Amino acid sequence: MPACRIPNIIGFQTMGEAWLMAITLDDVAKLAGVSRSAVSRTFTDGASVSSKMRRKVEKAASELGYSPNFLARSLTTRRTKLIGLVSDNFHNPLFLEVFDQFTRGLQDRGLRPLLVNLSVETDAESSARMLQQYSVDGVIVASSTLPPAFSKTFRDAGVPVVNSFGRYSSDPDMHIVGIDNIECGRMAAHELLNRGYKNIGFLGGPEPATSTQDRFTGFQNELQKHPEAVLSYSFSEAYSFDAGRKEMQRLLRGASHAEAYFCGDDVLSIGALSAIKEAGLNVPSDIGIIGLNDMQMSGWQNINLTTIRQPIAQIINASIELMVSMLEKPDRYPEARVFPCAVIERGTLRAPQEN
Amino acid sequence: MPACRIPNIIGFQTMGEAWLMAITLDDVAKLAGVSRSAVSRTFTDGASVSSKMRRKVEKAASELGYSPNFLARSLTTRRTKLIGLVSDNFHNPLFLEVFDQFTRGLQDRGLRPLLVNLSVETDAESSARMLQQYSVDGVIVASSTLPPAFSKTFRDAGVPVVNSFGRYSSDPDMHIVGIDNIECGRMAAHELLNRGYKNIGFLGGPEPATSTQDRFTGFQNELQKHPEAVLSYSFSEAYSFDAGRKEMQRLLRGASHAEAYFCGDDVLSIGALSAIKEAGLNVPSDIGIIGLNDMQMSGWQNINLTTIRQPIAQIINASIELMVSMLEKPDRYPEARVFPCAVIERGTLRAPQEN
DNA sequence: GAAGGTTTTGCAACCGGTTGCAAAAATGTT
DNA sequence: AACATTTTTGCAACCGGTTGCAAAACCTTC
Repeated sequence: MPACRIPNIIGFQTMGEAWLMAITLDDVAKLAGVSRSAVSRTFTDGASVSSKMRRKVEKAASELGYSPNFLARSLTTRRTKLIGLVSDNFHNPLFLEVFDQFTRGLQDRGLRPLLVNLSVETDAESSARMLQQYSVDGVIVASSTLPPAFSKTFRDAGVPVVNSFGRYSSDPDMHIVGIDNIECGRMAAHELLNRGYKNIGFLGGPEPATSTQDRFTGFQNELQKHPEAVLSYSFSEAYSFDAGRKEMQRLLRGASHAEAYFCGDDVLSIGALSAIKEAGLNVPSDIGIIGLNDMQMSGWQNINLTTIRQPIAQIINASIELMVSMLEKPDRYPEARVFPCAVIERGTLRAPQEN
Repeated sequence: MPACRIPNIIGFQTMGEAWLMAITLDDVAKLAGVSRSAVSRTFTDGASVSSKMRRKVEKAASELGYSPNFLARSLTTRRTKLIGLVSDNFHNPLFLEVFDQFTRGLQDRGLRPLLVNLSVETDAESSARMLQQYSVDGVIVASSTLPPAFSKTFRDAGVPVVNSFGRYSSDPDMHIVGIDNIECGRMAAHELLNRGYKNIGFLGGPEPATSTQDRFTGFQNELQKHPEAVLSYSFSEAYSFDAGRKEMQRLLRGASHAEAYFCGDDVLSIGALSAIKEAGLNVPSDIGIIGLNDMQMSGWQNINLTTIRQPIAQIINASIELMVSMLEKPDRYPEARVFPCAVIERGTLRAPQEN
């Protein structure tokens, strides 16, 4: 029995092995000479205990180094304070910021993120079942690419769910917080037109993703108002550097490329920028690029990407807020929270033209 | 009681509210007309049940959509399959890869990562207590900057812990997996000397971090063998782009800067590269840079950083492996696993000199 | 078909907590 | 001091599972 294993061994022997036993409620009750309920009550807030009792119990508890077992507690309270944090964006640098803020925000509210990495093969059903088996209080689905049906799996399993970075809908059937991708597309188009670009390209993320579709729709709509503008478009395989680079290389090999591109995402944009530079062309003099997200890296001076900022801090705060309110009121009416995006001007688009 | 809330409502009424009740063992037992233990046994592998019984139970279970509650189970089995994944590196892009691989690796083994974001203010004790309250089976501390004492808090609380990306020690007092930072420092110095650089700089990460210290030690040692070489050194405030950029700006403003720098980390290197470019200097013709980590971004064509690869996949696999083996044998002898690093040649150092 | 061995099953206690209820103690009122 | 009221406390049942043990059921074998 190594000495380092103090403080608390109420050791018991099995197969010649000493095990570290956790201190339980009973141990404290015994030491303090009070009932189990008394101990329980001093550790659940809102319960009635006299100050004498509380002192006695707390003394015994601290002497033994006791702290209550949350999981055992959850059995009767039906609250684990565990929140499933589900995502499939483990390759987009933006999501490190997202995870950072989610974990911090949840922790600040006494909630614990159970992280689920949804790789392609893992199916919705099994993740949902697993999260149910762990009795999570709720699930936050943080992804702009997962189909809406995914979140519904959780909802149908009776678990409060908020869909973060999901598709905006005017008639949401579950909590959803994010941006209006159609509006973003429009904004990007407007920005490009405003700077006098005529031959304009849309370099989207994965075609099936709703975020890609919506951005394209908005982009198209805006361009249609300007008959002088020429639209070309294509999609990349993923929201990744390589995909963006590859697609831009393909475009540059073609007969003629656009004067400026709206890329589906910053990391895609950075890939495209790399391809442009490799081809010996300059940004913004030869080709303009506008991205979307404004991840930290985009502001780095050697990247300096003009982009549309997605207010992730607000999205995350709102998501957590909605989750917390759902925990209190599970049948809360589904709500969509949409945050406005804004163009962040840096160095990859030419200056606005006077015309 | 909304229709979407099927499949399973054994509804009960409270304050006029319908609640979704989880299906329990008892429900299944009742429906199948068998004992509770029978149901329990069909769902715990290694238990003896006749095939008849199993069929009966499984039929009833699937009819009700039952799956066992892991947390209740954990009360008697003393296994939650929850693993605390603790880190303070939520700003280094490398760690997105780290989280991706950790979560996937743990999931593949049926373990669940409970993510803990250790911001500066949160203290070790309280995180340790919290993880204990959730009865995690083990804790993986993934950080190259946290002091070793931190991991010891968990160990002293009786929780199996492996320190990933931690400081190598020839006499480890807990499981530790990572690289030999002294050797890395040496390797960097050797590489720079080999390329004929004479005036050589060490641009370290945060000075107090053991990883910084060790890299510096190795770097220094190697340089001492070459009296013709001149060493200068400084430290940045953090492993971040901004810190690297700022420090390099400071160096460039100085009377004379080194011909080549070993930066404590890739993201630091990228910041330094940015500063160099902004100053109108070229890499590698004016200044050489070698980083450490080889995160994905370093291979991007527009960054193309020569660096020392830290084999994160192997480190993570080994960490998980050690954790799994500790779960089976908690008093396993502490072990240090050290993986070799290798120089990845790209475009930020000049070619080796023949001399 | 009975004896003997093996497997399957159910009972009941337990894991570490919480909580409704009634008894006990403390407090207030006259 | 006697009584009514409020607060505090302990008992015992419960949350949703697991498991040691003994009884029951099933196989062999003679």
